[in-house]
Amino acid sequence: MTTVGQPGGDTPGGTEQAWLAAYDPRAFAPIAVTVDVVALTIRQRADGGGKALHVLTIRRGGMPYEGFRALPGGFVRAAEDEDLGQAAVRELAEETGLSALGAAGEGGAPEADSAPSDAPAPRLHLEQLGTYGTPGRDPRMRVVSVAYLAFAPDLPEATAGGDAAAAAWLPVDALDPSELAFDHARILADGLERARSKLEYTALATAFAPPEFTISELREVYETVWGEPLHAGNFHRKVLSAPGFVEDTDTTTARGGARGGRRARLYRAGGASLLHPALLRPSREENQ
Amino acid sequence: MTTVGQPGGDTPGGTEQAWLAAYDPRAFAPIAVTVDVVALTIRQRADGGGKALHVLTIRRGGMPYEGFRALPGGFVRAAEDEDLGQAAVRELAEETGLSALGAAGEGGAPEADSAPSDAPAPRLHLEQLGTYGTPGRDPRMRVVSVAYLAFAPDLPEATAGGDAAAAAWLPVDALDPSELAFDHARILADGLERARSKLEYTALATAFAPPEFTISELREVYETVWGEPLHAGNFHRKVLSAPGFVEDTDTTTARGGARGGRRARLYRAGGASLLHPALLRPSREENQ
DNA sequence: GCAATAGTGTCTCTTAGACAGTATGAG
DNA sequence: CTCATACTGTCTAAGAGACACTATTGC
Repeated sequence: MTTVGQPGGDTPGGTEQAWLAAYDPRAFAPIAVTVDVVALTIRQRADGGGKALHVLTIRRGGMPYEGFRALPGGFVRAAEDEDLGQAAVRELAEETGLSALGAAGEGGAPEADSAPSDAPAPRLHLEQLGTYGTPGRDPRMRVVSVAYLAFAPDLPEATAGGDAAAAAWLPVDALDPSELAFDHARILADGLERARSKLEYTALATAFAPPEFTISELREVYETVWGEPLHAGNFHRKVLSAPGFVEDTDTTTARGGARGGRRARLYRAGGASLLHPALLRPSREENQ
Repeated sequence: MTTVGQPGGDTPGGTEQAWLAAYDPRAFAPIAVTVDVVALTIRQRADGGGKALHVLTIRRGGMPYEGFRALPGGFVRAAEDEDLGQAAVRELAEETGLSALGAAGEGGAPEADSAPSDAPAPRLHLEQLGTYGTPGRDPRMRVVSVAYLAFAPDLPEATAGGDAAAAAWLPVDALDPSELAFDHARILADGLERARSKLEYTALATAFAPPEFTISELREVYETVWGEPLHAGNFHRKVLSAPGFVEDTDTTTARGGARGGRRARLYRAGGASLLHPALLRPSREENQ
């Protein structure tokens, strides 16, 4: 500690005062850290209008934004040495009862993808989305919120372990952004864009599908997340041409479509996490 | 506040205790929030070995990790209503004296790209990289660190406004990861991978180049960041075929290469932020 | 002149997308 | 049989990469 003015680093460290403050954050950084989760799944619309991308929301029971919908989330439990990703899993479990899920892809960095190692099909994909800490985003105090993005296959009603009245899956296209508390509309929008983009170059679409699925079901995942129809024949060929995307089970569905049709072959998720070649979205007009 | 058990949301809100705690985080979440910056630039190696990708580091002057190198960073100043991105800019300015830079691309989400609006060439690109909050990453207390990634053109020596002895640009390939404090080796690795990946599908390579540059200089950026040589002819054609990537200035360099050669045409950054088609890295073998 | 650098032409292979055709099963 | 769904063949256009060639300049 000689001529150092602002060594910075992970702590203040510079002046003696700042150094001491580092040992007592209570006197230095009154910032709360929370975790919010954008949990996405594909399920039937409640009004029977076919399948749609749904996001898990809870209804707020207190001020501020009382009565608004919000993303599930809550404080990181620092006293229990809880990791950020663990906190996200816990919040999700409290709202949906989906515990005992092998959360894949958890890591400090948002881009860190899961290496499936040996588990054939991780049941839940979780990745860091981003951190939102604009002053004033919570009217009460300074809150920095680490947002996570979760991809889940169709789950039981979102109330098993949590509060039945508050939690609900809502179709993202029928959700009024102004209905969401805090800056959760922004977080949701970022999560949706990330999800849509990730389907292009990763095999994560399988995380929305049951353990065994047909190519048509996989296509439905893409169509639902991207919100546009895809050419069935070309999609089929492209999926099978990407090595490791899907793996043949040598079985077929028990019967064809409701109104006739051939039995479809069943596949499970393959070992690859990155798609090569990628499945790019159509309709990417001009940029800028 | 009727039957709600775990409304969650952005705050505890559930029980009365938790609700009250939300108003006094000092008693609830003793977590410090810091910002760390992975600042990258391309500059001449000190030993004369050509150009290389450099990262800005400081030398720690206090415990823990005294004498180690670390990424510039420090506490978010909650009392001053400082945004996370502002904190990153401030830390960078304190170490390098590069103030008055139009920081582009700042936002809550890491993927949010800058819309250059009307400024022709933003001088510094800044984006959120990810948040690192594993318990124990700082031996003294619970620290959650929001990491930012900055791309800068070749800057004056990294000491203008800060501490001359502590700050230094180091070539990333000559940096021993175990020389870095905390989990900064991991953060740096994530930042490098993000940078390499972003060159593929965005026009950010121009952020490493001077306001006017030749195609060869742009190619040198790619070669330096990716660490592999590119085919000059094909690169040339691909850059010019991506609309909005570069814009012709109708001028050329004053003279050709040192050992002869044609004068090169000068370009400036175009309006596009996303490249179409993308410039993919070679050597992406098999995945998984 | 020669060597070096900038830039273009052209060929082949792969992929995307359009479209049409075949295979199979439910009613 | 008819229609729906699964799957395959084929053609065209565009991009990637290899390679060769032309253009221009310093020495």
